[in-house]
Amino acid sequence: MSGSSGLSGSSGSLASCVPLAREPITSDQAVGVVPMLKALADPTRLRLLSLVLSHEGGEACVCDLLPHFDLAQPTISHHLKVLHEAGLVDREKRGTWVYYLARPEAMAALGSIFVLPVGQERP
Amino acid sequence: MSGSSGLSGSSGSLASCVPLAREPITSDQAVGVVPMLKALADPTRLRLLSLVLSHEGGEACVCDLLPHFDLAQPTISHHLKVLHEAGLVDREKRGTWVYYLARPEAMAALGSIFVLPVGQERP
DNA sequence: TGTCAATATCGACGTGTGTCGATGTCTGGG
DNA sequence: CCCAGACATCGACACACGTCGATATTGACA
Repeated sequence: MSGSSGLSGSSGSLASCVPLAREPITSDQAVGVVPMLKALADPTRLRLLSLVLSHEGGEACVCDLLPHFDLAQPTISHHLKVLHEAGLVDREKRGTWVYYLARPEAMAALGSIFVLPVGQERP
Repeated sequence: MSGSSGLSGSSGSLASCVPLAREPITSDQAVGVVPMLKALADPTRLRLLSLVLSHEGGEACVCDLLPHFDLAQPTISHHLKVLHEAGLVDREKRGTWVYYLARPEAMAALGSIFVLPVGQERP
């Protein structure tokens, strides 16, 4: 056991800066970061985020994304929901269309996880 | 599709530099990167990698890691195997003990995925 | 108002994954 | 030579996950 103090959990807005190499992360920190990693641990969702990020203005509607996949529309909708609930993209409804916007904060948080202390970057 | 210059696939040593935001990544690129992300999309494995990274010299034997968890030894051994097969840690046998070493190249590759083009880092 | 297009939700199905206990393999020591 | 410790492999189980077709919801437009 150990850890598991009383926290509300869920993938709120934590995981701002949790480098793995600085010191052993706690179970709570791990549980806070994992939802984002789990959301991207799927080829379709990783491509979806990449498509949104590299699209005009870092945003794209579902109809822009659908043609890039051989998957059914509900499947893409499901994947976008997972990305949204993980805090990786925002939702914005405009008329009939729904636009998804990448969240730079989430990208920064993910990048900070893998930062190595100086002197440990040996390729 | 298309692209896919001649690569053997599998989670070999690719994924050196695959930023999501630069341009839409290909399916092959996604499939190449996902094993690493999937390996870390688990609280236990994320903590294991953090423990190894922050341990003396970026290495630790199984007996060093076991006490930090409430899981059975075969379970930890399984998770370490997943991390190893994803290219995140190296295995090194010394006498009766087996040491796991973090791979800085993998950390750098993962970090590069989330790099944003200048002018897009809006906190 | 009625219809169509865009997107989300629902229920179901097959597959993948984390966990365990039992057992196998290898190394060092008496 | 045999025993004990460190670690891996195996088989099994419950659960989570990706996918689909069918259906509901919402907004635009004639």
